[in-house]
Amino acid sequence: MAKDKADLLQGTLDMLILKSLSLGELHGYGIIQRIRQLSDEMLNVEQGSLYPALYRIEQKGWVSARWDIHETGREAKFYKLTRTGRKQLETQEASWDRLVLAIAKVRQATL
Amino acid sequence: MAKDKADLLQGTLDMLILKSLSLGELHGYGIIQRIRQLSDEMLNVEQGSLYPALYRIEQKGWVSARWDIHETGREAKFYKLTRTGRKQLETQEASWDRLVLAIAKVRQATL
DNA sequence: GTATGATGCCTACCGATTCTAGGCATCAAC
DNA sequence: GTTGATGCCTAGAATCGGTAGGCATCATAC
Repeated sequence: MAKDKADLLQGTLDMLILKSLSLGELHGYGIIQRIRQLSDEMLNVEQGSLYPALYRIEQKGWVSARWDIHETGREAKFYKLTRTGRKQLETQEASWDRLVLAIAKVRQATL
Repeated sequence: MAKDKADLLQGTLDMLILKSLSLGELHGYGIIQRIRQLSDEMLNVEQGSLYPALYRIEQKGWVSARWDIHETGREAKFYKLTRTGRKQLETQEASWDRLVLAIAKVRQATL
């Protein structure tokens, strides 16, 4: 039963959320689905992780939220990247790249 | 003054410690130096992070420790990878690779 | 019709881990 | 003799993701 879902590392969730919103407005539940889909089912964000994260991110001004009704007729809270959020996404992606590079260096090492 | 040191993400420290020990026995302070050196100064592990981590890792049986005197004549606590620790390193490296891949997929996405 | 699962939102609490900020000792260099 | 590097450690704060719950709506299956 697919216990191959990777747990996220602390600090990666924000980036994933911002990235998925950079592709267009989305509601919370949709963010989870989009991340799962884009990662080929490798990443599974729990609701209990997502909603608090969205709250934090909104407080920081990286996303803005509004309630709306989507095509299926149901209400949902739609999140949208702000300009600041887009900047933040770039910053976080750069940090991520640096970290991946640095760790790769350590792992290459054979002394 | 090099505020370009990246903060580690939770979960990466163990792997870095195990990796640096996979190159040979080392004492705590030396682990910090080795990680810094191998990463081209990009990664800086704080003592307050390292020693508790070493303790945890030792409890799990991934490393064994012994006090000894090294070439400079000073006492230090030397850590060595156990067989289990080597296994663990492989596991963590595989998880790391999976995560990096998954995140790369999400980031490639343009919808 | 009603039970179930998916969709949609939320909160409270737990657990793990890293960092900050201290303490302490030795030794070399200035 | 003071400073900085080397060497070990701890206590406490902060962060953040997960678990486990609650609640409502809707479509589908029985």
